[in-house]
Amino acid sequence: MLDIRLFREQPDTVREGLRRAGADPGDVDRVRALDEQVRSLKTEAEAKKAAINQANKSMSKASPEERETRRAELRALGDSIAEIDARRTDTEKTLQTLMLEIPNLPLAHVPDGADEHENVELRREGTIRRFDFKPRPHWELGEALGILDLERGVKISGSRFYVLKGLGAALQRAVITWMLDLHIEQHGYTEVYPPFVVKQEALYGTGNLPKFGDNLYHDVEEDFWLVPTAEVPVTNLHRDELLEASALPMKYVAYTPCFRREKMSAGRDVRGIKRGHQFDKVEMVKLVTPQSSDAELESLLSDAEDVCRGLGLPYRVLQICAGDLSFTAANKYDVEVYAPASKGEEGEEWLEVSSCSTFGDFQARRANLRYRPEPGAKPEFVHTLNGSGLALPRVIIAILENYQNEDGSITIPEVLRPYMHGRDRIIRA
RNA sequence: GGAGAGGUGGCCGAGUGGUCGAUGGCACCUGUCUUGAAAACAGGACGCCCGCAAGGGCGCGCAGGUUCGAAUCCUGUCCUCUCCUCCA
Repeated sequence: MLDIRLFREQPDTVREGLRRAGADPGDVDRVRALDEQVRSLKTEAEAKKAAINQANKSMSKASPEERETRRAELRALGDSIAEIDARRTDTEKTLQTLMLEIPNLPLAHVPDGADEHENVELRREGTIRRFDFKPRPHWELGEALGILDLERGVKISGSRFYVLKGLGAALQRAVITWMLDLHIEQHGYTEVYPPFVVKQEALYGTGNLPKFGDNLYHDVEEDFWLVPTAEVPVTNLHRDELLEASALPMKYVAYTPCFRREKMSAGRDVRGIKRGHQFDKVEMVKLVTPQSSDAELESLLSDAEDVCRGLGLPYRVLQICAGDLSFTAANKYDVEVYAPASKGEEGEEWLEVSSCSTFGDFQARRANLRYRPEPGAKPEFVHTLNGSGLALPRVIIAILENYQNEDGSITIPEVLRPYMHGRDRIIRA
């Protein structure tokens, strides 16, 4: 959520930001009008409350007869306050609903652009392998090796579900553990094992609700929601807390499965394991001071890149343009790995394996995540950031396709071998 | 699932209808003392909203209700703890 003060004090800045983000700048005037109403109703009611409080003080010392005579008068005053408050509450609700659906503003240095076509490629790293045979897509490799079973996934759970078997399952587990260890030992993150279902407050905190509920799985009976990403439970760890400055930055890393309905993506990426309703991800989350958040985003990105480097996967980094930023992000980089065959006959593809974002105080305001800059100082909102490090299925795709051999076997990247009992290849069982 | 107890400020914990935003402790800030620190002593300091300020309003899990007046009484709800039951 944006700071209402920005709407009051710098409406043009907000309008411009919303326009760049592809949102409706007209909301600025709607917000301002509602805010005006709320404040004037509040002032009106508060003047009356001050009067009634004053009167009530003398009532406690008044004689019974005096109380009796003043009772009706005070009650009338009370009733008129209640009426004003009711109107204010209504208006506030409307304002709140509107505010919750207004996206974050892009940081000033985020480039203009309407959609993903205008994202800016910042760099490429790693060498793209030249094959002396035609590389095969991961679903062919996986099925042939007996490590991926798409059909049976569909049988037991429906479309967009799959089964990893044998060394396929082991490979994914190895990647998860290696990535966690890398972030814990090399990058200074603290591992967290969070719940995989959350209450709706948590989803409001991170900005998934109220706007994006239709991408979430929801158990109505218990009002439980399956997490779409570890970002949700981990960012909410300190919701409604007032942190000491010395506790910042907080850096967490968590492995969780992620559950998404993907209603909006029907028909996209239907082959293989690129886009499923359930996928695994290692996620990094940071809570930092406002002063450090730009630098923390850079180091977050570098932590994600280290995973690609370690695995020997060619990758590129994109600066996301203002119009392609997600609802909550103020700035965002995507990391995409190269996969030579994941488009099937169409060939190669860059697969998004990480989004590294800063949210400024947008999530912190929703989640009431504050810190005290100095002992005795006023509390302020922290800044939150997160980035995938990385998303599993696409890493698996990239490993299978980039490390495939002509005979259909897969060479296991060196860093993973200690996590797979020293094995260096996946061959048909 | 059954029975009971409880949710109060950054943390702990008093407070059962009016002078209570709330006693006390810890932590925090300032000062005295000290070479410095600690200790001791004195003072300060809750959060949010409106306001240039003076000042005002709101906040005792949450939502309603009773009352001139609610942390305190009533209803609902969520959560925590203890015991029982069950279980990996």
